[in-house]
Amino acid sequence: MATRNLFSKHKSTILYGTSLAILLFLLRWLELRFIIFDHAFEIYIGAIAIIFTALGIWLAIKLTKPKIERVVVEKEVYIEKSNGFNFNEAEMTRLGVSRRELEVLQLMADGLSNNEIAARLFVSLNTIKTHASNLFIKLDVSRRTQAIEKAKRIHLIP
Amino acid sequence: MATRNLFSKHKSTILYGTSLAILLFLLRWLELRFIIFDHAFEIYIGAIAIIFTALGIWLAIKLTKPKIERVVVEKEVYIEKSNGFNFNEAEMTRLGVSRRELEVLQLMADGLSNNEIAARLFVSLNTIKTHASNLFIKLDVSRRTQAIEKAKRIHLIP
DNA sequence: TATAAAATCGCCCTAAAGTATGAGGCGAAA
DNA sequence: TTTCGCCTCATACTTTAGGGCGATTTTATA
Repeated sequence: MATRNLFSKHKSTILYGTSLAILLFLLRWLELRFIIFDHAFEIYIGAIAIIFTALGIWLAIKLTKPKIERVVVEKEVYIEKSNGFNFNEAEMTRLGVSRRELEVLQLMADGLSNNEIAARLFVSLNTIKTHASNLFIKLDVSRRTQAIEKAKRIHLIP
Repeated sequence: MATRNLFSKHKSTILYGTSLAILLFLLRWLELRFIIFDHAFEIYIGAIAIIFTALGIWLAIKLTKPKIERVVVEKEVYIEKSNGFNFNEAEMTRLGVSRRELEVLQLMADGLSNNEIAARLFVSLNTIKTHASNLFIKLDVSRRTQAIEKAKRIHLIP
């Protein structure tokens, strides 16, 4: 048998090699073991530190109230544009202002004189004066400018 | 000597008692030491655990991003009314209207008579009349009501 | 300090606004 | 039909507004 012959021939060599390998392995293992043993405590402490840090983080996240930062965003809501005029009929009724008087009031607010209003409405100046006087009494004012100001304020005219 | 005699007489007894006391003390000390030694590791680990839990909590609190909550607040904006009046200074400059004249104009729009305006501004009636006249020329109108209407229209007054 | 613009005031006169009072016509509601 | 509110108009009167002068004083600015 050639194989057996070969084994016998190199027996010592093989044994030596194997022994060396085992020895190296042992040394390696011992070295590793030595390192582990040497640093086992620190590694353990490190592990504990990591685990409890994580626990602390988890606890903080789970048990503390979530941080809420309020950002107030102002949303502009445009109400009643300039051209949108809603006539206050209730106030007109309450004050007893007649339609004709309101008409005169509007023209007064437009800057027309009593004469111009009279011409516009095809009536006499005296009629306008009467309307104006009655208006002033009803609006509780004494001048056309006051009447205009108040009428605008209480939404009788735009 | 009576004392020396007594010591010699009870020498063995005293020695025995002393020995016993020392032994007991040693045992006690050993026991204490044993307990400490026995739990030193756990105490250390416990301390580490507590410290790093605290660290974790601190980290979580410090480093977590706050949750941003947007609160939309509706803000009512009244155009061309009480809220939004933007004074047209350019037009005032263009027409050459002075500050005093503007003041008079505003009071006219409030419904005050020339006499009342004069009293309000501590000047004579004639002064107000002059201001009014100059205003009418600058605004190219002929009546206070027209002046008010135009002034509001070109945003000299609210 | 010179100068221009603004603010102040006065007087005279006319126009417009506002007050007071009375009265006639007209349509809706009692 | 009568009452009532609204619109109309008128007269007489007072007050305020406005125009047209002129003038002095502040104030800001070059």
